[in-house]
Amino acid sequence: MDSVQGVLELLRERGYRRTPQRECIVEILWESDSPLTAREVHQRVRQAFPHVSLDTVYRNLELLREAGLVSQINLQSRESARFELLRDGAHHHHLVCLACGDSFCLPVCPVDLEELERCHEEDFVVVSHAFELYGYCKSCRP
Amino acid sequence: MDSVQGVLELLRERGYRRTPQRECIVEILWESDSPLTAREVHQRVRQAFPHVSLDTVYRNLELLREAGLVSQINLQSRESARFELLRDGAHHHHLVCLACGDSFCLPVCPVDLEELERCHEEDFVVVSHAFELYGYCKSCRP
DNA sequence: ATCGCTAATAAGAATATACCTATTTACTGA
DNA sequence: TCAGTAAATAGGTATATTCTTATTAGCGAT
Repeated sequence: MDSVQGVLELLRERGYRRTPQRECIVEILWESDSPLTAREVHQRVRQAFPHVSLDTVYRNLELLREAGLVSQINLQSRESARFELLRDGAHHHHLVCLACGDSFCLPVCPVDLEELERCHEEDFVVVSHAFELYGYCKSCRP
Repeated sequence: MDSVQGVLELLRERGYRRTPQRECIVEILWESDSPLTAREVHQRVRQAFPHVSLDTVYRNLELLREAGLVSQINLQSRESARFELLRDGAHHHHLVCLACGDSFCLPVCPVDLEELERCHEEDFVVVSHAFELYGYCKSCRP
């Protein structure tokens, strides 16, 4: 996971195929220095693949999320989610500003293994989780 | 918050008006023994208010969530969220089954005040948060 | 009770996301 | 290299959610 090729390699090991559109989507995420919405990703992919469908973008973003390579940031506005590549593989979460929609990395993850184990005991297998803090950033404070 | 009237009273104290549609939505949530989707709420409200709009339902559910009276459970399927009234006011989160969409209450909340204080220091005012664990329940385990 | 202000609503449009199906294409093994 | 197979895609469609605007109605003050 040290490069775009590394990401595609990881996907291939998990049985996913290497398609030009998928490679393009990963490159776009890799080169972006901020989380992107699905629409933003789609617009950029279209520069190389004018006929790429929105479904392809959504499908690949979900695939990358499920593979643990992409973090999905749930906003609470019309553009309801942003996606970012976990370049260093470091799992983390975000602060989301309800006014401007900007997101800020949160270095902590609230989930500990004890909780997960307890869930297993209670007959529920946990495979992923979501966590966001909502509020107002310095610029938008009311 | 010991009855539907109590919920409406709390809302009034916060400056929200008491409308028949809003009262109906709160009653529906109050009487349901499981979390409902916005569409399910809408269908039930229509029995009393045939011309109620979906927007009214969404607006009131968001209002109740922001007031801390309703918990929103983010699913990861087409019906992307369910809502439940916090009858006893106990803040909590959920396990969500990715197969059947059922949700199970989680008695813990991962957010502690220390974290929130730290965010304040870093110029971000936190007003709410979201947390869900995703996986597979006993019946749906793959 | 009535007036005035503002929140709340209905209706419809706009947008985000997920689903469906036929077709294409990446990969596997002969 | 080539054929078979299953995954991936494009395009269209369906649904969920949010926004816009004009109208209605709750509630405080008179």
